[in-house]
Amino acid sequence: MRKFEDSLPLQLLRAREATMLFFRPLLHDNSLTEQQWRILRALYNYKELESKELAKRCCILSPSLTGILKRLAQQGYIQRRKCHEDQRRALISLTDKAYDLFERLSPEVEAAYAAFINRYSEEKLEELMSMLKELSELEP
Amino acid sequence: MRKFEDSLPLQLLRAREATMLFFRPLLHDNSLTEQQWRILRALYNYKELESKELAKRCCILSPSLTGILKRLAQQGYIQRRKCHEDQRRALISLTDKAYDLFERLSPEVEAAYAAFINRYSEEKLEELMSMLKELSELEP
DNA sequence: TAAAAGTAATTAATGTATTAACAAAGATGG
DNA sequence: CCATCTTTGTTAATACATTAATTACTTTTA
Repeated sequence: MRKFEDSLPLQLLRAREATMLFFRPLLHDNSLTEQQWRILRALYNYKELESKELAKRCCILSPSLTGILKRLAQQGYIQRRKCHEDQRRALISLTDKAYDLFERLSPEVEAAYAAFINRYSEEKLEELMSMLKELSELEP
Repeated sequence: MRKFEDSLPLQLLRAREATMLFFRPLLHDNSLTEQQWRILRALYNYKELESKELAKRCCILSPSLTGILKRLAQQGYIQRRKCHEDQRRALISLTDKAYDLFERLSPEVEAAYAAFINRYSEEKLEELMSMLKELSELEP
């Protein structure tokens, strides 16, 4: 059995934790969880997504997403409409309030990203992102 | 604002999900969660750890660890003793039952790891691990 | 040495993850 | 057409994540 620290899942987790140290305070100061921010980002990029697609893009399972969307809706950040062609599907989009929040926060998030790159390295980041992308497309 | 998919935290998450697809079924078949397995691995490697050290190594916050250890103890997989020098500290270790489980499972886990490497690449894995290790030591 | 400050671990409250089971709308084959 | 199967989304139950607050014990400091 390989040594404890030589586990890829563990190192991915640690790397993510180290990265999130740059962003977590910012999200916390604005009463947003990581998942909520992921969803805001996804919806800002894609305007409108159906629940299943949103879940896959954000790496959130459907049952989790149900609850997260319910809370986001209560706070007035998202709206949903039923798809006419297929009554099962729900189409999710951001409210104006969410757009405002997003555009207020994104400069700060970008600044944190810049601080991260300054501390790490633009080249290493590109290299790492490319390796991660390839890995994430792997199937058992 | 950078494109949604160009977020490092997201790519780290996706990469981890893709990796866990190789291991999750195995753990699930043995009624173990990821966190429980991480703790078993850590304790197998280090024989005995105090709670705080265990939490840091496993990337688990103390309040979460409290619950996880309680359940592991109920199932008879761990034992704890108080530190004599400092009565606040708890020293955790595996029971014989846990050692048996671990030694029964570890060949299968290693086989899954081999399948992963076969599907990915030994060299890429080494490269990636090295980059992740550097990243995880980064501080804001 | 008694009070203050600090640390390890837990509890509490809320939010998310995971699996299984389920309801409802749609696709499919007889 | 209708029974069946599939898919989307939800609910339920349990486990874990996160922050704040507490408890019990140590160390510092006045």
